[in-house]
Amino acid sequence: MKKKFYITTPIYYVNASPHIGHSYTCIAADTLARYNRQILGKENVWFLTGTDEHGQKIQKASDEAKLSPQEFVDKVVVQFKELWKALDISYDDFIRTTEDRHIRTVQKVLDILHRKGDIYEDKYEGLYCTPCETFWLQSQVENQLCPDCKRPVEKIAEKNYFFKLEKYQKWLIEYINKPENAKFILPSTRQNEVLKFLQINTLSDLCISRPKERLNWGIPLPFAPGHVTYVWFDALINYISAVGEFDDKDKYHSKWWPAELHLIGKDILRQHAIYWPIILKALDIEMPKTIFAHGWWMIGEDKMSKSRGNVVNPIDIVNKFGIDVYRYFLLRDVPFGLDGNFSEGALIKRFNADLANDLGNLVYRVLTMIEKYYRGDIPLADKKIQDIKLNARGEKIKSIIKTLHQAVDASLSGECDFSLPLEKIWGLINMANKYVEETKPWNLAKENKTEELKAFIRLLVEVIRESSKELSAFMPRTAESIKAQLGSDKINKGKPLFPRIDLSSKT
RNA sequence: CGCGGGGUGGAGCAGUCUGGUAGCUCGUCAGGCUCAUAACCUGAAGGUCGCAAGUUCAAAUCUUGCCCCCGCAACCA
Repeated sequence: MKKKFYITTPIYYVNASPHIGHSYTCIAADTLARYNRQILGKENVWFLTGTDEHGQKIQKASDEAKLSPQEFVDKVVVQFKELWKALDISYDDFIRTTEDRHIRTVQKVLDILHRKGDIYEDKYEGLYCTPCETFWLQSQVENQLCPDCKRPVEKIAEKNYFFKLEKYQKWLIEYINKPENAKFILPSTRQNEVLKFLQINTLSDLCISRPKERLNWGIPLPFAPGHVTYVWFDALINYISAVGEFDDKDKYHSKWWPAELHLIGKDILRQHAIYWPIILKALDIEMPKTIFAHGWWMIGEDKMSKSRGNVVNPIDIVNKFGIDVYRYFLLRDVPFGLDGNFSEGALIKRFNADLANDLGNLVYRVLTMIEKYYRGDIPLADKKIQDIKLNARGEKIKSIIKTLHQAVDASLSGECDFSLPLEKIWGLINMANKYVEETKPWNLAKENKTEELKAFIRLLVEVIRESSKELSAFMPRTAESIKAQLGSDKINKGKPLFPRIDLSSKT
């Protein structure tokens, strides 16, 4: 069987505009998708993203905007698509939960589970705040007052439908515990967290319906037209509704499933690591290979939140610094999985140190030498690098070029580590910069050591080409630009790739 | 005794599982070089690895106790 790679992001909830967090997941997914396309071929990679468009918050937001829910989501979804375009996100499919293919599949899933007895009817009792349209737990309520609006809550009971989670709890614990599933939930600390949670608590069955009187913006239950589907139950199913179908015998068929990787933020780990596997198990569908929960971006030292007014709009950053700079910063500055601190200062620091001084400057100085010494013709252009003899340092660099891809691959496909492969690439770049210093080409030129000079330049060209090749999944435009300048036998020198940002001079 | 994560030179982190000269990036200071975007290269300063006790020839690393910080309703990457 041919190897394939199916990667997903969460489908984003469209009750507000996209921010840095949304873009983080998509950039990471995009990088992995691009990388796997290079290795497995374009036709063997499927990158899915989309939007989650049902539920109460959306109904509310659309009311406030004086639009119908459908009109409202149609409007917001455009913002997401525009952002992905602006960030070079190369998704293969974009699913919206209001699409037919999705609704059909969700209803089929509900139908199967209902027939199977995993969905059952019961009474839901709780403390309800009518103005806020929200149920609260006893533990959240003080003096019978709504924690939000401080008005009294009432105890109400309503008919609802429940999905049997507890039935599968034991199975899930065992599944996660199996050594061969060590990569089911990553990073491993998250796996630990989920496992502990499952071992300590007994899952209560999940209420998967809402009566239409309270909420009608949702997918109707096929067996109970007076109810719509709870938005999380609806949303998770996108991962299979986008890429396959059930047959008459309730068997799911898909070219792409199971997903190799569900990329998510740490906040939605429980839904993905508990609800989702259980839904799949109940449907007798294979598990995804890996669920990876990454960290959050703090804004400076603070948590990002609307009330603080510190939400970062990715478009602003991209307009100011460029797409690849933004991508590079997010992927390089913090190990995937941990929280990071976002600030323009930190970004500029990375920009100057890594992009301008190391990579940009290396490309520029090499281009200048080729221009100066060879009038723009790359020396020994027709020769393979293996066939060129070099000094000790040169040979060392040659061997690193040879193993670079392997090093990048190991951390990228192993643990979804983006910062480490970038470090490896920069290791080569830095070594090349040292090499220039050590070799002193300006002396070689004066002393007429022409063969040495040629070999030296040719190796630097190879370093740049190889680095940019490995970089292309992370920074597609930069790789293209390098290729345009150094791709053929004759160079095509342009402006510096990343003009240094001078902070000392006043703006 | 709720659960989990963490406390390592000025900042951010690695190292802890598998004890054995404390490492990386940035910053600071000094020097070198000129192909290059005041970029690049070399060197230096700077840490009793949260605290205490224990195990050991030897502890950032293992054990025990303690202190401090962060997250843990829902929605949210």
